[in-house]
Amino acid sequence: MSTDLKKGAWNVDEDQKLITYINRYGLSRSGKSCRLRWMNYLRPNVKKGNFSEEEEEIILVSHSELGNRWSAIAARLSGRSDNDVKNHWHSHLKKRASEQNLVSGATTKNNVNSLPTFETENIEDIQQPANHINDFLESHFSFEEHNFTSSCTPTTNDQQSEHISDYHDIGSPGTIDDLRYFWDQLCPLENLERINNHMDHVTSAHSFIDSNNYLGSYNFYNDNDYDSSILEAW
DNA sequence: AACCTTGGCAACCGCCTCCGG
DNA sequence: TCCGGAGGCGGTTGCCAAGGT
Repeated sequence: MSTDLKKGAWNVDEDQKLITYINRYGLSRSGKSCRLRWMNYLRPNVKKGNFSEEEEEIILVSHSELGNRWSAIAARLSGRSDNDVKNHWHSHLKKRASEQNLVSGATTKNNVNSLPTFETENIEDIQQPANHINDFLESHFSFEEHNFTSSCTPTTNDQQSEHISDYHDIGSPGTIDDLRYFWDQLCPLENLERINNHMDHVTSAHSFIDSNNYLGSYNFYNDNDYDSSILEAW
């Protein structure tokens, strides 16, 4: 939708226009229903018809990166709605993706929801292992901290996606051996999930409870491989 | 011809987030 | 700061046409 759409309170003139439209055409639809119809069918430049091979390829690759974030995937296509992409996936591409083994990474690779999670609501229950992690990290890695509420907090899902993608774009300063060592130390701790199938993608960002009981993320680097220019560029 | 199954698409539902008052 | 309404999103359902039995 166009970004220059007016927001805020309605004025009298706009109210009168809306009343006129409703009186004239007798439309008895909810706002949500109207929006859906507009977004999926009536808006300018909406593309209908068969998906091209190129579009399908974009969907397949995007889904392997983003998971079921249909609006983000649709944003990579010109004129396709999220609903169209979603329907096409379920009716055409899902089977093909599974055959090509493109599905599994979707929910664990770039999806922030797949980051290690804690199964408790009591912060004290995980404080001890969190401190252990901090000690371990500080003794073995050079790292800098990023709080989700500052540099790492996206304001929209799309920004979130872009941000996570940025992590991958700058590359992984640590080595696989570093990560393997790290996870070998980490995994005995309960409540933490090992994502060993996607180590190359979890190098830069993981969430932990820091010493101030704050949920943040660390970027950790092996001392020998640490390159300050990467952070400066970031 | 009648019924059943399947696939494709449009729309609805419910949850979450955002924003304005 | 809080609260309510609207928007955004993904999951799910419903409808209909086409094909099979």
